[in-house]
Amino acid sequence: MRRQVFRQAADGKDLVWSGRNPALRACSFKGGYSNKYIFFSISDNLVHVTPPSLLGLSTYLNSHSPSIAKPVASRPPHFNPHLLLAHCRPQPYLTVSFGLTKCLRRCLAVSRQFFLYLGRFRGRTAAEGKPRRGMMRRAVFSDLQRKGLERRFQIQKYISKPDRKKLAEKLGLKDSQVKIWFQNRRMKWRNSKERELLAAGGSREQTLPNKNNPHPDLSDADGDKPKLDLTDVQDISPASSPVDHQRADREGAAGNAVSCMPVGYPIYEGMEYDSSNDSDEEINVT
DNA sequence: TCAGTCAAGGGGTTCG
DNA sequence: CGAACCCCTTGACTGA
Repeated sequence: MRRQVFRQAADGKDLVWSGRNPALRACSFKGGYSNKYIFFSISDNLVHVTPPSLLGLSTYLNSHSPSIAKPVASRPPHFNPHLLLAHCRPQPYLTVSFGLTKCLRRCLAVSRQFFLYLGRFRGRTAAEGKPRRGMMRRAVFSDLQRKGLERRFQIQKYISKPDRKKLAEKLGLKDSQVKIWFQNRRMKWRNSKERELLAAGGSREQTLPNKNNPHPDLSDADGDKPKLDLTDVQDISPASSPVDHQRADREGAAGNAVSCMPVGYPIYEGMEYDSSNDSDEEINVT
């Protein structure tokens, strides 16, 4: 469980430092950095990253401040630390000196993705609350999240509850988002399958599970193979039908052969993480 | 600008 | 009764 390092001020908008480091607390900026976290606020959106994995950001936001920021698609500029700082304006209280510590350098090593997150996590503050109908914010999942979801879908058209929870945690999504994604993905898949089956003289019902056929042919045609490169996403458990998935629900996570990466471990291609490099160096803040 | 995509909303149904 | 499903719709976002 991650400790909460920010709290919301009484006005419901501001985010203030509430960490234990008095040196950091005394500063007039709204951010900090330790051997475990880098965090600060940008345009009222709390940014919290557990280096070297950026999954901490969305996990933290979802678990602690779900109303503060939602993913908003945008086209972030190519990563540049100076652009990053420029992006923080008008936030004069936040100035981070780059190129300092091993930990921060490692942060920056993954900052291309980080900046992508910055670009996506703009928008609503807690004060705005739940979006009203007509103001719906549609999340745009990252390529990595889609890869993870898509790869699992190629194996399992129906995901069990424990698997869903694990996948959601690993991808930094909410459990319900994974559930809805699979729901929507099955519809998309069924619609494409329907066209194939109709062309071959079959019917859509062949893709739906029922009492007579609890295991419908869920195999994919060649044209339904994933178009994304999924080689960098791990963790696949055996395929299951809805019947299997309900049994898995009853049996819980035990016996599930999913191999989970440790929380916070990087899953980006080509990235390496050496925990021995962690330190308690303080960020240079002016 | 506009058609297509897709996450999410919501109604209805099934099941344990 | 709650959870999960299917199906249709909505509307934010994207790319041509």
